[in-house]
Amino acid sequence: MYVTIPNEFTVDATLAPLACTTPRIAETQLKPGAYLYFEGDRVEWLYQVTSGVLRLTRLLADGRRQVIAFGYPGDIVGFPADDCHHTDCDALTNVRLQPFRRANLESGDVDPALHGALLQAALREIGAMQDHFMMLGRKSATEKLASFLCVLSERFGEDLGGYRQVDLPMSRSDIADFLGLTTETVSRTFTQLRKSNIIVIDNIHTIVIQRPTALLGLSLGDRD
Amino acid sequence: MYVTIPNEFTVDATLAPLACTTPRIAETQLKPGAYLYFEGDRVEWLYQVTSGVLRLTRLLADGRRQVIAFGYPGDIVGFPADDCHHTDCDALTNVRLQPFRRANLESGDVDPALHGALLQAALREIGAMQDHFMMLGRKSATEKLASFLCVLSERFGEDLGGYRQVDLPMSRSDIADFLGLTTETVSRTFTQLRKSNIIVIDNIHTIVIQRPTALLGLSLGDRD
DNA sequence: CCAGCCGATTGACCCGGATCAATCGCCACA
DNA sequence: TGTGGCGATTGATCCGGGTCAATCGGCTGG
Repeated sequence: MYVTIPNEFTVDATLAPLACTTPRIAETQLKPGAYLYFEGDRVEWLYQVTSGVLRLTRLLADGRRQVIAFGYPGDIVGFPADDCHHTDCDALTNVRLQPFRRANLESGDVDPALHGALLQAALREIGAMQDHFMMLGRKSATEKLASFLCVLSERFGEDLGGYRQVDLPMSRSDIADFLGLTTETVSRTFTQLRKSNIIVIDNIHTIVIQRPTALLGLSLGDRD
Repeated sequence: MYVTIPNEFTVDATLAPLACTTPRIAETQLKPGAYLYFEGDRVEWLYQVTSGVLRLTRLLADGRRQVIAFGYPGDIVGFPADDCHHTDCDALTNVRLQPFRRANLESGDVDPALHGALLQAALREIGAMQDHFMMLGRKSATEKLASFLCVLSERFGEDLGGYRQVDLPMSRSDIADFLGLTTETVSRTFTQLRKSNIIVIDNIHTIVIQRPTALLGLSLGDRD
């Protein structure tokens, strides 16, 4: 899950279970905090998230961290580069995963439909990451957080009598490390959105978007 | 071409012409400033850069720009997402390109070797972009520019009696938009590296790295 | 050879977000 | 029911890098 200008194309495409003629391997389960793989592990499997949320991170020697992506239902995680995982991956919530053999990505011999679906997922990933570059490189703190909330709302928000309720299973520092900010800045920006009556912070892990248009405006760089 | 912690894995793999049993299509040529494709164009071809340097950019409505990547010899550009190009792409120098039909990425029926090579290139792209996130989100101006110069030196620098000479075909503002900085900051950081006797600025488009170890240290976040 | 132009450099100043530090608030556990 | 711990919030201050503005300098066209 990458954040970008909210975009109708990226929404539905990833949600469906992958087409698949080979028998499915049994789902894997993960408890909160459990790791799916570590940076440097050899890639044997790819996974489609069935339910729950994953966190993909990279660490610098001095401890600085970047959250590369969140893995939401429908997302595929575990694409190999040079045979290895390039991020750590752990669970933020209870997570159910549909595993696919890596071979299905690398060759269409066994299951052409699955091969195609995995490939398309990889290509969408590239496109989404390009958008995220713009976010990290060129957007202000407010724009970043507004974009983040817009995308979450669009993809996974629940309707609540006209307003959208959005669940935030990750911590403030996860959000910060995803957006290239500090926890303090994320917290202050939440407060600022709340004081502008754009969102209500129901509890730490749940917000309600009261003025979606205003939020969308902020995500696109309108002056507050 | 993405910038990251200089990394032996990413170096050689991309340089070789792709394995290919189908007859090659004639090379395309591009003059400086000429566009290869625009954002939104349908993807019909992928291209491997044979010589010269490409620039991939994305634009925000208000004019903010992000240089997504530079396309150096060996790099593959033009991966589709949802059928469309997600960046503009133009030439910084004279460029020669080897085109491949998009179908070769999407199916291995015609040429399995080429299919595999394009797929591996796409996966390497994902890995490299993940590294670049760390750069955009978490590194200082000095670290960013030092990393950039290290990678260019490693991949395309020429030996010059012990020192490495690096060609910079792009403008300062291209570098800035790639690293998420302003031209002024890029310029100042160059000056600072020059005054520390780490690099010599031979001319605007050519630098010589005099103290590669110091530069590497800066790229990794050592205190200056 | 000169004038104009545009990208690069440099300087002065400012500001957004980082840093450092002090609560707050919620939950787990005794 | 109290207590310790940890993530979140808030406040005060600082600073890296942005912004605005003034040259500089190399290239181009007359």
